[in-house]
Amino acid sequence: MGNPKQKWTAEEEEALRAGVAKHGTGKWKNIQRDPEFNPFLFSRSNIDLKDKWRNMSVSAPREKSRTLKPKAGSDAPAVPLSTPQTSALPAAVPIDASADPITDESARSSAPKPGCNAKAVVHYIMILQVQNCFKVKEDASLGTKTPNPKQKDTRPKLLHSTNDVSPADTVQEAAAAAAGQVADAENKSFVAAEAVKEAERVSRMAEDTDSLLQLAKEIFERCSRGEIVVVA
Amino acid sequence: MGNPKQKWTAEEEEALRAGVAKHGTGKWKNIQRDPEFNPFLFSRSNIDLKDKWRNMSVSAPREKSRTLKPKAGSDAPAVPLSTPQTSALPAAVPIDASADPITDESARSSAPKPGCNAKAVVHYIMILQVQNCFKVKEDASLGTKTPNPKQKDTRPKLLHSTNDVSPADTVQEAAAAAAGQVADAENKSFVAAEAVKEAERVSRMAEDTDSLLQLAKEIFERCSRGEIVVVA
DNA sequence: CTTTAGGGCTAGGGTTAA
DNA sequence: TTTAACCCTAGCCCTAAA
Repeated sequence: MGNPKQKWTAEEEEALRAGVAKHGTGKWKNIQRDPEFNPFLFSRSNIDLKDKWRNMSVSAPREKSRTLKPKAGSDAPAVPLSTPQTSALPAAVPIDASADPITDESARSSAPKPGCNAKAVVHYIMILQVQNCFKVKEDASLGTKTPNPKQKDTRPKLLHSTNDVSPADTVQEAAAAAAGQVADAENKSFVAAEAVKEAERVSRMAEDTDSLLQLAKEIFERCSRGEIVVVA
Repeated sequence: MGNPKQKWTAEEEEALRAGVAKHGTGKWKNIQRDPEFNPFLFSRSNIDLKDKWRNMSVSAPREKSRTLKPKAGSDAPAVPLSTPQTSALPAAVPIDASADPITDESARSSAPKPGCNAKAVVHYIMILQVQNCFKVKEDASLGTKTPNPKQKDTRPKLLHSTNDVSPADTVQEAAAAAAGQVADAENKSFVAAEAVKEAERVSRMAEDTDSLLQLAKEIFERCSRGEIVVVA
């Protein structure tokens, strides 16, 4: 086109690196606007920064860091080079809490045909999860500043309707009511996520059922991104 | 970011189109709440609907100057049929020719007993939502697999019925009933994970994905007998 | 309080120039 | 052919305004 393709200079690259160190990846506009870096990056758009970082990153294989918000402390995820200044970084505890392995065996007894039934159960889990997937506005409570000690319950309307007919007007609300009947939904959401993860693995083995895999993935992604998946 | 973007499925888009045809543009929350569309849009917020409509509307005016990959067999432009809301547009878009209703008991509409009917509706919802999540590969791929003689093509699409007894109120009842059926799943939450692991053994039975419906039905029947299958 | 309209931003795929 | 720079757009977020 009419664009000579402006190659990146070393100064620009360094400014980008420093900007990422300060603001974190994904904050391209902030980096570009930052008076500290703008003198070097004024001729680049935020998109350019993003693209450049992508190009720089392909030549720097690094351990994939956890999904981490910018956070007050800087991070050093997949920084291509240099970036001397790094911080300790408290490493926000990933929800990786190792759930106690199931030691219970009582449940197995009721299954006449373990195999088939189990498979059916997998499907059923997924179906239920899809039915009861709620979006939660949990948002970035990890925000840059003012750490909020009091964690608000982000779960929407857990109406403890008990016995009465659900007053819900929509399927969602009805499902929410259903969720309310199960105690400690959050813990269960974790269990569900694990189950789906496992199901994904299982499905992968059965190469044929890629549709199932698709579903499992989708559900799992939703879990991963903060949506609480409740199954009642 | 921790947000894997959730791409819109064809079913969701169609539901949105139908919703706009029914409620008009700008009534995003109404569309989302409408029991007719909620089964397809439950995972989308009203904001999402608005944004999606914006995206859909922007790719209407003209042929792409760029090389546009035409979807084989795709008929209509990816455009909402009528942008203006005022157009009456009585009959929502017919998306599917064979509107084969579910072959099982879900068709029974006359049952005044909330429980039974609700269960049927639950089943119906399950199927619908599973279909939705499966991102049905557009008919084309349907015939590839050996058809099960005992199995009809149960793929329902968006039901624009309006006249049929179905979703409106009974959906809520169905959800409530579903909640009741799994009320005390409390202790069974671990069973899920265990069952999934168990499923690994049978994963090699590369079953036809179409059998999902059968499995769903099986589970449904089990629930009907009072068995609590799973919950996580 | 909830909801909508609109602008802004990013991620990822795609395209072009070298 | 490969690669860096650039383009396009879906999806999502933020804010003001009703």
